[in-house]
Amino acid sequence: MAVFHVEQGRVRLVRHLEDGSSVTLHVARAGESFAEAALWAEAYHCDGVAEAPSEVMVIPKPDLLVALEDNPQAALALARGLAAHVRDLRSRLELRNIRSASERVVAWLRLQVSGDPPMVRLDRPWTEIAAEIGLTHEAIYRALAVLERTGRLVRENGVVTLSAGSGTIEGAARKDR
Amino acid sequence: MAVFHVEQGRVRLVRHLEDGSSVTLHVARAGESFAEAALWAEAYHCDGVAEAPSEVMVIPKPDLLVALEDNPQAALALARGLAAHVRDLRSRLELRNIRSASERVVAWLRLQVSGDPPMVRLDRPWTEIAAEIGLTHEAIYRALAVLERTGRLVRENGVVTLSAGSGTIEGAARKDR
DNA sequence: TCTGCCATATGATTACAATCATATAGCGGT
DNA sequence: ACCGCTATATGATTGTAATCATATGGCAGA
Repeated sequence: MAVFHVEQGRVRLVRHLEDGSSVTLHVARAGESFAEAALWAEAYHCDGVAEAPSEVMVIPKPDLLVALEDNPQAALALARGLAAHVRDLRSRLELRNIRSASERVVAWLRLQVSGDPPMVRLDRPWTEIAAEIGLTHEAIYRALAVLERTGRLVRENGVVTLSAGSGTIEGAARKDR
Repeated sequence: MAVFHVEQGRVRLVRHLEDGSSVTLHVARAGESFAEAALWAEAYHCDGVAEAPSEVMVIPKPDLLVALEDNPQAALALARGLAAHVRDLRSRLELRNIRSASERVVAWLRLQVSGDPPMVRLDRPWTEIAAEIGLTHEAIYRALAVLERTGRLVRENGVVTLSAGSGTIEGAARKDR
């Protein structure tokens, strides 16, 4: 068991279920680590899959723990990364409380937008995003079609632009509840 | 902004949405901390609600950060708690991938069981659990009724006992897929 | 004790995402 | 050029959880 740091490329953390289906736990990009949450777990049942040619540093658990004990800065950096993780997971969990496919997609997009104007450059297919937010690909394409038809967003080759009045995540949850 | 440690009692971390509905982010019991994930976030929009008479230690963020820099053990303990949190959130997220209400309830129960025999002592109403796992209370009562009728579990004043062959979380996800 | 309020419980109906089916465009490999 | 594979897209049907309605038992407070 070890912890990993992605130097180059992109690695997907997946948990394989007994029947062959699988769940994506996390996607680590260059500069990020993964399996840190497993540092104190005896065993962690998942695999890392490189999505692009990647360079990964493997850090054996015991080595890392010893190193961290002597380096408060590094230990804090680890904690900081984990805290960010917690916040990310919490927002993903909140997303799942939105039952409407359309509102869920909008809420997800709003989490992705960097600044103003509210636009998102997609770096992976909708198929994959659908799975991440708990929808089938059919459902997500239908939701996108509806949202585009009603003028709440615009898609053009891999970039999505949200319309001004497309509501907040709170508004979505409210309709939903 | 600060971080909190529950000495006695139980505190619920809730995020209030603009329309008055709310989402439970976490429930901290005696000995646990909460809002640690907010340590490095500028603002964190949520409240703590005591569910029982509670005693809570309030630790101002800057103080804590300074203290942690001088204390690798404490920093590692913090990281350890956050890692546990990450694992917990991941399993809650996995739960949401199970669409069937009954299977979801069983999967949740299986996460709660301590040892063998597989039984769970409930410390809060089903109503609340329903919200946590993303079901309405009606749906959870129906699911429980079905599960009890089909002999997959037994309820008796606050204790649930799972039957031997009630399947694994993987089996549930599989049926679901 | 009477009066809510909440947890538990179940029936009827509706809404909507999953599922199954099908089609097209693009892309990589041979 | 052809073959397969994936992403995108949409139609028809089904399954099932949400919703709305209602009822009961228990407990807390006036």
